[in-house]
Amino acid sequence: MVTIYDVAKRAGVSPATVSRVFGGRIPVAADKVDAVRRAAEELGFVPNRNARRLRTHSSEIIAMMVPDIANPFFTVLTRAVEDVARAAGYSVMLCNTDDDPVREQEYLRVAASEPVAGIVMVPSAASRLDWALERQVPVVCVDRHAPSYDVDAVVADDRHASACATRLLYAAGHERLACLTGPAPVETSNERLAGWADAVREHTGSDPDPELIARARYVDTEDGERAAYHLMTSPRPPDAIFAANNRLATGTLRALHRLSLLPPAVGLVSFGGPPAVLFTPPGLIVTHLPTIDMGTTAATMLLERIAGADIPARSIVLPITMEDPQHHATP
Amino acid sequence: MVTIYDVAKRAGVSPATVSRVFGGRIPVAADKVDAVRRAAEELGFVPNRNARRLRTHSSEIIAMMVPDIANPFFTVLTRAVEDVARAAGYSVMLCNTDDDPVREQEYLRVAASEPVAGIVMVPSAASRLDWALERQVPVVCVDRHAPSYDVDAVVADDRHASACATRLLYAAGHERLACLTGPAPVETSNERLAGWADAVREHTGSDPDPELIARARYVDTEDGERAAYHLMTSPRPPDAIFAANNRLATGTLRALHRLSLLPPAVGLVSFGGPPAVLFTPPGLIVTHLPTIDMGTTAATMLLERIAGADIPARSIVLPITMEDPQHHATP
DNA sequence: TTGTAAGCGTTATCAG
DNA sequence: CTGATAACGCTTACAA
Repeated sequence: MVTIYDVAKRAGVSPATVSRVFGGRIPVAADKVDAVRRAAEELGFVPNRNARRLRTHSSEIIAMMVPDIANPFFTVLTRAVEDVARAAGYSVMLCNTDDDPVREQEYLRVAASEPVAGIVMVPSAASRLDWALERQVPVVCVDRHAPSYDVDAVVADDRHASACATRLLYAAGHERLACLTGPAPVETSNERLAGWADAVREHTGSDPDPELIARARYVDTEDGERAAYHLMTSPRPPDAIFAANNRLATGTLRALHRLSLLPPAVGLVSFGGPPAVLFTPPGLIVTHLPTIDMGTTAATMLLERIAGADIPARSIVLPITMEDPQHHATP
Repeated sequence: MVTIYDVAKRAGVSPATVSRVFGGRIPVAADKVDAVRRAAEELGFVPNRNARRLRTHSSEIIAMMVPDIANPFFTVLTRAVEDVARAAGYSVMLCNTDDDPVREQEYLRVAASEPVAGIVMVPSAASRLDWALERQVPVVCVDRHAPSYDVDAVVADDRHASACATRLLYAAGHERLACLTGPAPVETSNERLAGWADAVREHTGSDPDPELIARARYVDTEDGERAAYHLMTSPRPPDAIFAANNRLATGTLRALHRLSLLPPAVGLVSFGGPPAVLFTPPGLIVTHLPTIDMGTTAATMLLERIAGADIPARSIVLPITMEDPQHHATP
């Protein structure tokens, strides 16, 4: 392995000077800079990051902890974080937690032991951040809040947007609205359900009928399809469904297709992106999550923390945009 | 920061003993192991990986270099690699190259400077691996071969499977087959095109009509839709289309839908997974890439190399499975 | 089995 | 501006 000593010898300077040339902070005479660069080039020298990190107690690694990188939402989020990180000279360590607290804890331990410069994480209700926080490792949460920890968070305006989208269903003339949301432990599932319920209460003057609330896994469309089919074949079926993510909406469309009941006969909200279908049924209401924006915002906030920003924890709420196929304008 | 010295003092042993307890290789008396573990627990000690790596010249980081993590195929591949890596105690560093040789080079440099234990990469035609190979960093290529480098590779049987799928189109009675494939610089685009051409030659006895070959970007469905529409509205349109990936197939279905020409009226192969559509049109032929298998195989091969396996470079070709909706059996 | 001590490659300190 | 030199936290001969 080529070290600064080899480069120093070849360039006729001291190792310290080589270090300064690559560090960039301390000024070095131009001719020596040239000599060092040339020598390094000839020898194929690359600074050893481990030695540097050991010495400086710094690191250019950011841990990205997500439930499942195979989920497109987290994938785009990760991509956005990686873009910002790379531009700032950081590398991203990928940590798939599967929403498993044990795995998350293992990764937090790796992060502490690395140690990483900071952590961007999508927490679960059971997340325990103590390990990281005790060690002063900056953490920024995205998409969900970390329960009972006072850390930065970047989330979308789920509840408000859900209520808006639901109102559009009423505006389109639907009266009996169902909500198909995700698992109870996931924050966004509940926020979206709450927003739907807000709009229902606002319109009907009373609490929503519990029979019109269904839950299914966020990840696969089959579970959503089953739940939607069940809703639509119940004794008093809804005339519109609020689907809390686009996979649930895809499943719902499959179920509706089986029943020959596609929109606009039945109202449908696809929350967070269009469903994966051949054509967009008329009347379909789609909201768009600011996924990339969430990722870049979180990464930027983390970089600020890493740079030493000593300010109180912030919670950023990003707006969700909406396509209303009827009015072509969004509230 | 808590070091082995702190733990040693508290446990009443030497730093070396603490190191040995955490290293696990050298035997230590049971009572001292206990004492060390307790002390470490109480102090919240985590071994510093940078110091360890500096000393041992080893690293538990694997670089995963992919064109675009936002592409579901690479996402699943990455997920598979991460699973194998984590099980073996390795972390994954995510490197998005966008198929940009400059970015790739930057990342190779980071990988050398880290230094990482090994690299799993999806190379492009322009990939230059010299940096890594000179430094003896093990590299395994997935999905595509690295041009003119003698390194391990795990690829799918694209050409053969493409020919098989194309034969199914002929078997279904179609006669004039078009091929909608990806960009020319991408190896799989050309392999799939070649397989399609093999089957066409085999059936017609002559080279395929160049007018029946179209290229579109792999990533978005719009480009494929445009190309498919163009093919179908040409003077002598095909009666079947071989779409070289599922996004192209999705775009093709959109185009066919606009023309009211869905399968089985027009034959269609969706290569590498089902298209994202509401229902599966009858007669659609779908092939399935062994994505997860490719990822786990590549990661496993890399771990072998890291462990020191000194064997010639291997090229593993994984089979692609096929659903034939008509025969329900696959060649 | 255990302890001592010498590095691993870099950066920071402190004279010059 | 530059050069010697001492850490950074850990592993590993070598000795005991």
